Amino acid sequence: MHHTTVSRALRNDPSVKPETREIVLGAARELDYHPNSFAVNLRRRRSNVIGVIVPELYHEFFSSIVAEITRAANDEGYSVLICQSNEDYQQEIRNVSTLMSNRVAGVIAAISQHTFNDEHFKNIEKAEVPLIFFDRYCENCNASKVVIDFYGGAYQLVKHLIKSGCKRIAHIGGPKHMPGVIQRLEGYKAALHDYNIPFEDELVVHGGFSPEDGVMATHRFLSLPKRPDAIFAIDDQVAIGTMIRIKTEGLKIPDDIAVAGFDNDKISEFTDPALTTVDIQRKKIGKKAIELLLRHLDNLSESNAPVTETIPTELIIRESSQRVTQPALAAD
Amino acid sequence: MHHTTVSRALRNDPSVKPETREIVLGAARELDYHPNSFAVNLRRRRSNVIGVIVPELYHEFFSSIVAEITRAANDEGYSVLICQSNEDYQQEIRNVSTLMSNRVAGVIAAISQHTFNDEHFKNIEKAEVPLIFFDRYCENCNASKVVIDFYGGAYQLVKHLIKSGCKRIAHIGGPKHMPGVIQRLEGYKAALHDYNIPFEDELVVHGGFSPEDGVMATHRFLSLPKRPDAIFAIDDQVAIGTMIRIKTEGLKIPDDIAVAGFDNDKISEFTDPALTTVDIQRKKIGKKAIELLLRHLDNLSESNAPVTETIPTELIIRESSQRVTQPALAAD
DNA sequence: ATGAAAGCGCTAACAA
DNA sequence: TTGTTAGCGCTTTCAT
Repeated sequence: MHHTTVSRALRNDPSVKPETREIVLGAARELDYHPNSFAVNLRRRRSNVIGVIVPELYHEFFSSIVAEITRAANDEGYSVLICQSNEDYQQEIRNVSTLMSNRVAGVIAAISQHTFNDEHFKNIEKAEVPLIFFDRYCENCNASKVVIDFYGGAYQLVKHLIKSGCKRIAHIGGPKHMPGVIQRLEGYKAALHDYNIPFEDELVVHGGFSPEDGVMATHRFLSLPKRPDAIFAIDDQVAIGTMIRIKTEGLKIPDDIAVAGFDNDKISEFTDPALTTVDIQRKKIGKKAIELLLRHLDNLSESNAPVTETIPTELIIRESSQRVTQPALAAD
Repeated sequence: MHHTTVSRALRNDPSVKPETREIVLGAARELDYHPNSFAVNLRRRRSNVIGVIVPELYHEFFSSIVAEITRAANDEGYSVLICQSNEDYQQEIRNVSTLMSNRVAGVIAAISQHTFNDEHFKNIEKAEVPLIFFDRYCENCNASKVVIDFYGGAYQLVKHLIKSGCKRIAHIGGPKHMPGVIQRLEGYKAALHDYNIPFEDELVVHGGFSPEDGVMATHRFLSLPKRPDAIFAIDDQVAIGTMIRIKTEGLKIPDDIAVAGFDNDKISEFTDPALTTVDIQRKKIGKKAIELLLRHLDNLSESNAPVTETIPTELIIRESSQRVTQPALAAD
């Protein structure tokens, strides 16, 4: 039998006689034969590998999204090549280079905190490799992206705190220039404004994304002449630090100070008290990113106008914001 | 210029005149040229991609090890193709097939909970692709592995609890058949034995790896006629569930019941009280796995006798096991 | 120090 | 339905 026939049989080419195909498939199974993907890809000028670049896999945020991307990609017959930038611009450039060298079929990326230059991502587009961003994207790229409704989530959260009777709501922000951080701050400000609570500079502190940042920021808030009665942290990890610091002070959560986070980290359900937070549907993000990428991959000819998918967030109310003594609720 | 010369220049072949090389490298940079890896790999009969199979990326245990594997692999010029088995045997078989199809240079794997058949891993060995296991390995494979000293960690932890004055130490185990679970149980038993504390069946309950499992198991312990004065959970997530349940009961940690976990999950430092646990040096595991794999990759000719590297564990004592009223310490 | 030739294992176009 | 031919873009060997 000619190797062409074998090749056809393995790809389920309908022109192969069923009988012949059975023989081939049987033999292939027997020998645990796998077509040489190098040759296949060389010939077909494309691979079934998708490149993913994330800042890190340490936080549940990224690892769970990567988990979902991988799962969804596998379901569609793609494999995932993973790169971490470690929040480093130079490393991210190397990551892109690695993916281009590996001739990936497409790229899904969340850029590092310290990336302010788009050159490397532009190169991906120049090579006509489809590119999808999620969460953190570069402004000047002509790429589709999946973004999170941080603004809406923060707005709903702060509104909830206000309705629970909080009057001095502090906010622990993240790195100042990050869009998601800015959007949360904007949502916070908008809610305050809509409910006639003046915004106060001293009630906003910026830091990173770890519990230590929460401890430090909270320390500052507690030493204010007029301390806040609620603290909205940029994420659940930071909120955990906040709770630690409040407890050290001997204050009660939520009655002395209410606490809320963001992300719906799996731990948030099990803190003491359970943490009010905002769910960001990480699975949906991963799934959507793959969906957008596949759309680009499938119709390479079609108009590939970049789209922006916004994933809604959902307020999760738990004990850390539910006061025993609630004031009469204001009209909505 | 002949393409052969270009190829040589790009690979820093010393036979190329420095002057020529500069011209080539300059042009390559200019054009953002990347050699076609399909052709390179086809010709060289090997790739620079390492396949990794993990049960999931959801727990910090796996995601942080994958993070480290990826980092170490990148440092050595390799990329990482990631697969999740989702703790499913059939999926794991598909994962292996995917990696073989992609002609990865080597495989690093932690097998699923439900894998009791080695066939697919045997196929990797048959194809002469180096295979390294970490944490969870298949018994019958002739592969090197990186294992964790669960036994020693559990022993030290239980010894610490005993020295802290605990006399009825309960253990929440994981899935019964998993080696790491068994080893922790053995370490627990050995410590009890060495300090003349009788082992009691009713003080051991098996479950999964989530906080819910901790809540359930603890519930059982608390309804015992003679409740335990310490609970050693299979991991930190389970320990968090344990703490929740103990608090619900109105009992104090550690004075009424001491609690300890395993893994040194990043959250363990920030629970209330901070959780005593055992660190398992996840970074070292990832680094060692890559190191072993590269050793196989580099001397394909040499004797590849499989080795087993045991990564030591380290007791991390925090508040959840430090009683206010400590008894006089027994001699060591 | 460079060029020429062969071939890695496939797939696509065409022929039979 | 199957076979033949050519060539994907490199690297290696040998020749110059």
